[in-house]
Amino acid sequence: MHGRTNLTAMRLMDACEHLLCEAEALEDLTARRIAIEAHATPSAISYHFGSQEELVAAVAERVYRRLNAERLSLLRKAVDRRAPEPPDLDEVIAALVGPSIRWSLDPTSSYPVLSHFTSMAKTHRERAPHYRRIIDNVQHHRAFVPHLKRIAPWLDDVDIGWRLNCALGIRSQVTRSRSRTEVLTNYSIDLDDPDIVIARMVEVIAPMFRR
Amino acid sequence: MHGRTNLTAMRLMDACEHLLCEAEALEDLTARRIAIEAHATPSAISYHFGSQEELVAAVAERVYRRLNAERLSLLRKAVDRRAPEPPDLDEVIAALVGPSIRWSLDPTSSYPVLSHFTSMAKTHRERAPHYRRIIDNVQHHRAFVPHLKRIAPWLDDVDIGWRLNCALGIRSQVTRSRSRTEVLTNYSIDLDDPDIVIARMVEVIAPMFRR
DNA sequence: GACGGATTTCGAATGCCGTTCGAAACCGGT
DNA sequence: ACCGGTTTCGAACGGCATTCGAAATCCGTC
Repeated sequence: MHGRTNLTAMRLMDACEHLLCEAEALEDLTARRIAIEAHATPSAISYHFGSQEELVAAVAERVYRRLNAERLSLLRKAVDRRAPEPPDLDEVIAALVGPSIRWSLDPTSSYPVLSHFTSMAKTHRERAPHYRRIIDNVQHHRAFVPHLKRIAPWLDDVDIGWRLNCALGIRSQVTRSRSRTEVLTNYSIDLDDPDIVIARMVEVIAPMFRR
Repeated sequence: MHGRTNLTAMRLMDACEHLLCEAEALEDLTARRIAIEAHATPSAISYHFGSQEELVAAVAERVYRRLNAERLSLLRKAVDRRAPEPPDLDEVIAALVGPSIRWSLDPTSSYPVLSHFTSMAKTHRERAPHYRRIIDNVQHHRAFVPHLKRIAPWLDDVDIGWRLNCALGIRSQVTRSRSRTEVLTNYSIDLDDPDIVIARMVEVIAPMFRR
């Protein structure tokens, strides 16, 4: 009964993820192509997931979980290194934005799934529950708040949340609007080197948390 | 011969702009609907613009021109007010991000056209020339560089461009990922008041340009 | 080992979509 | 009134996601 623990449901998710990674644009992803790659038929998508949208959402959620696990692992590492003192600000920021940057530059990662997913959410009605559930899930971002508060105790929760949100915006701009970033920086920054990009981002975000 | 100065070409652009503003999602925009609203037929779109994509691009370009004119006018005002001294940093930042913020909050503005356009560019192959022409056009952003350089002479052009790009990322996050911004700030900031939002953004962006 | 109900797969059909194309209509100058 | 160029139209095309009833498969029970 519409189970997604089914074998072909799994194969559909894998095929969808793979196709999204290869796809240059979202329009390259069609139910027929997914079906072929999964050795199934298009109707299997509707049967197991309800719609193609929901399949993509399920795949995106899976990828998000991997990315967030990496983020939180880096955060924990940063905290443990200095405990019981507050963690190093630069390291916390790198934990927040680093995984996204690295994934977006790693051709073997599933990062394209996430960017295609957000653009799909905008193309279709964003309010749909299976979108909101994923987009509004900011647990993994909230985890950064208490530690940033220890670093900048003069900021309240709203200030911290606002700055966190701004940092994520900078991250998105760099990972998703690459050509604009290139032009504005005169092609003088090596945007393929994650360490350089992360250092540049820290350089800009850290001052938000200083007096 | 495929002219876009034609009367029905104009009516198609107006219809497309209007529909994009009303549209909750990009999928609500169809060639047939545009045609009906413009008292024409779908084939008129192909005839005058080549494709629906190119019609949307033409409309977006028109809206961008209006937005950028407003930006540059504010910049000029900021420069003139202090000349020959360097302009006020906060005022320059407000000129950069203010119009986007105000438009995005003004229900009578055509801001939805721009967000729908960028999401369309992501859905289809972004490299297409009629996208790149608009997306990579950063003339109006470059105009900010020399004035920011006078304010922060210790930064070189690349540093300034990078910070400009980051500021635009923050702007996009606030205007386009509203629900995330709401959640992260605990619904404690009145995101409907442009002055409050702009002040919050200045508060975060200005430190990037200070020592 | 065969049966029978639930689950899964399949393939044809449906109704949208953007676009194409040839014919009709329209236009301004002769 | 005619005519060449321009514009409009409507029917058709291929592709899309999805629906649905029929086939097939699976599995606990007899």
